[in-house]
Amino acid sequence: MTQADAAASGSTRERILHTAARLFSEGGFDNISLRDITTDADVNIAAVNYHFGSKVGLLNVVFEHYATPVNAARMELLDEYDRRRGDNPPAVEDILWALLSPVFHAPASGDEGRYFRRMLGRMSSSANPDVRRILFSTFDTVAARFVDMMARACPDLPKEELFWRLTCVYGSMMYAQADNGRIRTLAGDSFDSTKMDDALKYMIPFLTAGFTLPPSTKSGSRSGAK
Amino acid sequence: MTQADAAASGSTRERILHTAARLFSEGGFDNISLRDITTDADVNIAAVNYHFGSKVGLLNVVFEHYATPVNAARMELLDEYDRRRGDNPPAVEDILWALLSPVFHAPASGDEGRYFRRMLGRMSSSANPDVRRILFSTFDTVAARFVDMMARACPDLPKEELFWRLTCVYGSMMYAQADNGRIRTLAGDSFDSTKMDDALKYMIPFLTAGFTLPPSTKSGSRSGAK
DNA sequence: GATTGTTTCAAACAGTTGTTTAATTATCTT
DNA sequence: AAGATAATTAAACAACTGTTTGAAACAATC
Repeated sequence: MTQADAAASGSTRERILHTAARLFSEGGFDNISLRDITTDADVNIAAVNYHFGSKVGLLNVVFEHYATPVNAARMELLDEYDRRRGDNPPAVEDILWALLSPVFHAPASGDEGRYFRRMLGRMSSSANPDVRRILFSTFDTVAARFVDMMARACPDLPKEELFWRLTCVYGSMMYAQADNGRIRTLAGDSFDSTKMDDALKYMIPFLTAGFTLPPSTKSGSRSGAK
Repeated sequence: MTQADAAASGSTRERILHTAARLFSEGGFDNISLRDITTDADVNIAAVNYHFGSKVGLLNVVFEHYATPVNAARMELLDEYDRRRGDNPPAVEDILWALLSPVFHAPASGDEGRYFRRMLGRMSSSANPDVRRILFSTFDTVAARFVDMMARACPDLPKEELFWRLTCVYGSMMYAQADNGRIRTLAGDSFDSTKMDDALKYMIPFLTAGFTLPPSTKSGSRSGAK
């Protein structure tokens, strides 16, 4: 089944949805026009506004469609942790697993997981207000719970340091998702970096090590390191 | 001196340059039109093509202008490491310092450092081919040297794991630079996260801890952690 | 002071964008 | 089969994009 065949199968609404996800993941929201999508999906351009109201409405549905299972998987893991441990927060490593594994442990459904990951990574630092609103609100509930659990797992960590460590976690996750090819170019491409199981295997220990460090002292940073 | 005054001072070319940097940092490249820039800088729109050839040409000059001192500072630090240690690679912490401090240790020149950081973070996952070409080529030489030195500092690390650890480093750096406000919203904003000295103080130990871990074993990831 | 070359300006250019219209076709309901 | 609802279509809409034009204003040089 060629790609054109895949795009030609299913209802008009579904074809638009899947084509939009694929093209948004490659080009971002602003750089992909409705005509790009409708041409590729072999659909009249008015169909987008008929089925989704507007271009932003389309993005909204794409997000709902792909983010729902990710959010559900994260929620399920966090629920399980709460049930098992009661008031004791789980280990940092486990919380990171709940955050990362639902996105990187790609669903077996072909390329769709990769499309959505790329789309998330691309849009995580978008300046478009609509994109930001949709992106943030989609993950708000689960993200707040994740942050809260991390804070409880590190009760001695000052808020500033928690902030910067979370920045590292989110930045690593988003950059890995975006997969912009930069590191592959710099570090050589003699291996397969598309295996997203490796992302979990290597990134979770990395982030856990940083996050479980004792809190920094209040004094300046590199007084003696130089 | 108000912002309008600041925009109105200097030559036409300089006003365009500074206004473009500020607006690009807020809205990215594609979302900011030449009319946005020329209106804000109080300049005729044809002046952009006269002084910079094209919109992409303008972005190129903005990058050169702001990235040159960053690259120079990084190069100087890496040179110093090579001189001091000879063939022995410096510590991971020192190499990370050479990468991060020139961007986060903002030059005292007002808001310009912040503009450029935001712009870099925003554009690091841009899908626009012109933006990617300019961004990558600007930092190619220094980045290759940084990656090489990191690889020599971790001689036992397999290439795959080096790839993923570098992904974490770059992702953390870019996300912190972009400063998209996401973590501040999630983790509470009761402190000043604009002090970029803190980024160094907290992020370098975090990343060092992850990078200096012994290499992972070849077996699967979470066999016993769950 | 006339003659260069440089810079600025209003206006228009051709192309693209998301969205809407009104007519036509397809699908379902009774 | 007739009527009603849903879906698709070609065409046009107004707004915006980066870029170009040719004349005007300015500056510098002889």
